[in-house]
Amino acid sequence: MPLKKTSAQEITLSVIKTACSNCNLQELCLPYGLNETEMSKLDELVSTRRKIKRGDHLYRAGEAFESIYAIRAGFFKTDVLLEDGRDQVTGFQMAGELLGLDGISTEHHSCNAVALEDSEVCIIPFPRLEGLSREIVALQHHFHKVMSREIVRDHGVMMLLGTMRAEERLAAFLLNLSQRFTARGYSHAEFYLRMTREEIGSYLGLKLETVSRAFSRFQEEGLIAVQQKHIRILDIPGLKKLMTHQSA
Amino acid sequence: MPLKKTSAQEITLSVIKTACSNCNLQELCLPYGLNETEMSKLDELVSTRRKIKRGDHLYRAGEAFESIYAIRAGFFKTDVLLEDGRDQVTGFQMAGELLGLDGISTEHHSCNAVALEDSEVCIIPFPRLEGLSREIVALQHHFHKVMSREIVRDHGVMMLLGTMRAEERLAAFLLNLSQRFTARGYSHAEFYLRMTREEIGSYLGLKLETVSRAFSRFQEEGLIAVQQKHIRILDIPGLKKLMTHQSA
DNA sequence: CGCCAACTTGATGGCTGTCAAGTCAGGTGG
DNA sequence: CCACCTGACTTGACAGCCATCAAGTTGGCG
Repeated sequence: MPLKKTSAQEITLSVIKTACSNCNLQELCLPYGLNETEMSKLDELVSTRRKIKRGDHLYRAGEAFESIYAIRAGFFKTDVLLEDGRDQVTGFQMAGELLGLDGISTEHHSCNAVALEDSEVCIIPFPRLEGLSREIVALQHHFHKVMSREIVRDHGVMMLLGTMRAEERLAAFLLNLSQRFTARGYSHAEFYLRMTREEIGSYLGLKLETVSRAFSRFQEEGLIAVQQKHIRILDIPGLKKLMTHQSA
Repeated sequence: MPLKKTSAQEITLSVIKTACSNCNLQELCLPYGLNETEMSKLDELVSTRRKIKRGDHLYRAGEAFESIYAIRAGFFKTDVLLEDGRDQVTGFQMAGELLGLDGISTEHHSCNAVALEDSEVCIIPFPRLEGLSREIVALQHHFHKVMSREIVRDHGVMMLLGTMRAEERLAAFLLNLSQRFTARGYSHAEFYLRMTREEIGSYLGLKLETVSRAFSRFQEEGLIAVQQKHIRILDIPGLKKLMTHQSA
């Protein structure tokens, strides 16, 4: 329901629930940098939501691509399956991040997106997003930046997979998570992992046993405190040092 | 046929040299899918070229981002440098492919682009490209597809680095090169590598000795014929089989 | 002709994969 | 409420792939 926004007091719950203009993830998400008028246009576009239960797919590889998705709440993984049965997690996504950019290329999704906890996404019909970004320069530019950021992120992962050893990879992974949780107002030092050791390993190009051993080692060295999926980071500089430890 | 340049009667050299509308890489490059009117608008935008000598940088990490580049002729690599001195090749680019998309994100380039042979690029000022893609729907959409394709490609490399063994990686690499040469009208079975074993290794997350050994092994098995940088592919199905060989 | 970078090939070692056994935590049903 | 069950995790022993170190070869170029 496209209600007119007036003073703060009169904003109804339904508006709060459906508008980018009232979403606390603005700064992390698509609306970044838009003015009020532009934001209200985006509100019309991003009007539908979808809830995804833990373990369910948001989309699957091969499905026709129609929309991209902004994560409103929750946590996802994306993974790719090779013909020979091998698969790999290509990323973990959290609130404010976009899903589905891979599908633009061929008009079909090239990976699976699975919720790792009960989640909610905003559905952004892609043709309409292209239409609106022809009108709104700031939206167009920001969208391009988001796509580019994804490319840069992937290069970082390639770097990690190509040059780092197991413990360096895990340190980089933990520091990255910590930083992203911080950007969302959560503790930078304490969080629950939403994914299994196997999924972490898949993402980092390691076996789950290696991930487990690295966690144990970090704990022995006083870098972190692990209890199953609960992680407390005790020594960020220590992890950073470990990550950039010359290994020639 | 696309590579055969007729010394056409009326067309002056300067026109041939500066117009997308006369470029034989249209189908691989930015102008894909544009009509004549649109093409001529793009011609105005992409008016300047730049020659890059072998070994020279097209841009460097950290430099301000202003333009993306379409490779008119030649061969490039992009690489990323970590603070601790480690570096990795993130890609090899050939004619018709775009360079510089990584810079949109932060307005600064995040990697180096180096010519591996004497090359020439078309300079595409990014703000003007955004402007034109607000006018030309087909251009906008194709540009989005190109960026998305880059993301999908990177996922493929992550897959390779995360799950494949040395010989599988090299087989995948050769098949990919073969396919891209084919798309450009060159032989799919015979080509010169523009990069060193060390650069191949860096890209594939291997050491140069491992790359060299894998080449030798492929030769022993009759899959390819190697003589330094000259490669002849003798058994494509064999390479494919090797690449997808179940390794659990 | 000689130099040098790129490459090849061999020997050895270490990181991480593999296999295996055991522990822990959460959920279900009696 | 507790026993049980199952998936997730931890830990150990061993092996294999690839990195490392080293020496030699090739080809291009001044």
